[in-house]
Amino acid sequence: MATTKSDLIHTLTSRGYLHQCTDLAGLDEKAASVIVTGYIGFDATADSLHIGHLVQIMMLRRLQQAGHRPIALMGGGTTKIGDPSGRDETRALLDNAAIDSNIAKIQETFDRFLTFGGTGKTDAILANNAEWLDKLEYIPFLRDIGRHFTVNKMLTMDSVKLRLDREQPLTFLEFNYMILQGYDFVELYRRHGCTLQLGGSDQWGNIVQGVDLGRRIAGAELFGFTTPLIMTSSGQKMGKSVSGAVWLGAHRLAPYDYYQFWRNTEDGDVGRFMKLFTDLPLDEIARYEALQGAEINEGKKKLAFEATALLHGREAAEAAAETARKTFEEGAAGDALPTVTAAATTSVMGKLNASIGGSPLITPRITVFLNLLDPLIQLGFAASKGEVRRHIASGAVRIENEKVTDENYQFIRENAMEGELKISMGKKRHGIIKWKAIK
RNA sequence: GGAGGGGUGGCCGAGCGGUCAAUGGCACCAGACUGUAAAUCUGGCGGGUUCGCCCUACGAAGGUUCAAAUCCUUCCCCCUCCA
Repeated sequence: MATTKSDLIHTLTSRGYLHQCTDLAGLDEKAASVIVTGYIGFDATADSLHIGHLVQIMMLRRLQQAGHRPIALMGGGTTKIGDPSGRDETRALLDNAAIDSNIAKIQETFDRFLTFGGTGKTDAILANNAEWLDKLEYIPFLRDIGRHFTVNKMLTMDSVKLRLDREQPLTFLEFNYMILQGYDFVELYRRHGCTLQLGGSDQWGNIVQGVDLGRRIAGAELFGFTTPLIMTSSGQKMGKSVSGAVWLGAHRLAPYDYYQFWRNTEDGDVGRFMKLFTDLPLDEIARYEALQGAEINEGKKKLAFEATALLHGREAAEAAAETARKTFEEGAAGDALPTVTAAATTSVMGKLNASIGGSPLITPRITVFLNLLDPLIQLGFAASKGEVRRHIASGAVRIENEKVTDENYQFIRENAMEGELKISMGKKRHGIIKWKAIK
């Protein structure tokens, strides 16, 4: 649309969140005049959300920033059933306690992006569909809700059609997902006056079903809005850091690693990601987008800092940025690097002394690893000793920036007595070994 | 219920008695080049190792054989067609 009436739609469209909307002009109109309550559903299968959820979380944030009310809906009910899509085996179903504890953890992430509170008109709400799904009775549900869905239409939904076309099995359980999700929307409309459902592009079919259902059984005018699937400019799905999956929970991924994930953004993605994942104003983003060649790294630092500050706070972001600067620009070691602490007993010292030809170089009770293999594994840089050996052979492992060529490298007094050593594997992964004496 | 096809490493997919820890592709990791980017090229990619080997693995359990992912038996699961 050429012009927008509401801040909400203006922001969402200008920052790149719009993929499809059931009635953009109508939603714009509404958002310009009243407080809109909108929701997004999240699974509760893990105790942390990940980078793939971030666009959705940011949309809830935009909603609130524009003076509306966001609802984060946890799928406490649907998680109990277990989403069978893309699974070969039935996975162990989570019990209530596990789901509740996951939800509690996940809420910590929402707290970073949204303002809860419960009293203000735009305070965010954390809802849980277990509240109503658990109580459903099959026959009444079929009569009240099921009759509004035709199998004919359900069969045309992409999620269903793709599976059928690929001759993949689709269980009746999965087939019911869109109905449950549609019902969630209606329930949120009834409870909280929620009239907008946001989601990823893969949710479009389910969202539209909810909009239809709301009109039929509640006479409500509901809106659906989806985001594009966020890919990197080289066509990859985003979501990998050197430490693995990009979790949002600090207990799963350290702020430093989160910062590094953003720091390694591809050139072509900096501006787009700034719009989506930071609060930086568009004109400032435009200045970063104009940078050429290696200068774009300034943009990446800004992006990494802002994104990390949103999730983990400015202090953690500053620490991460400083550690990254020390590590990559000075070749030193920053405080936020992952650390292993090792302890050695006198018997280990004896073994060590023997292994280096009996020279008693080590004072008792200094703490040592006998080799380099274990600390690298403990830091999560490698999964097995064999992998570390291969990496040493290929020259990827360094201690204090000195390449290690001997896979049987032994720590001895000269290189251990500092108490702290920087060890690196590859160019991206750096960590610290600390020695600690024990009795 | 009947007939056929199939279950192989993170995924796809070869192999169909020994030379198979298992071709190839994707993904992933590392090296080179760079800008902590992309692309490209090179190497690696079950675990342990005293580097001799030793474990574990081709849906599950038994069996045949000097030797099985490969043959036989039973079981489990998936797909297609027919009823």
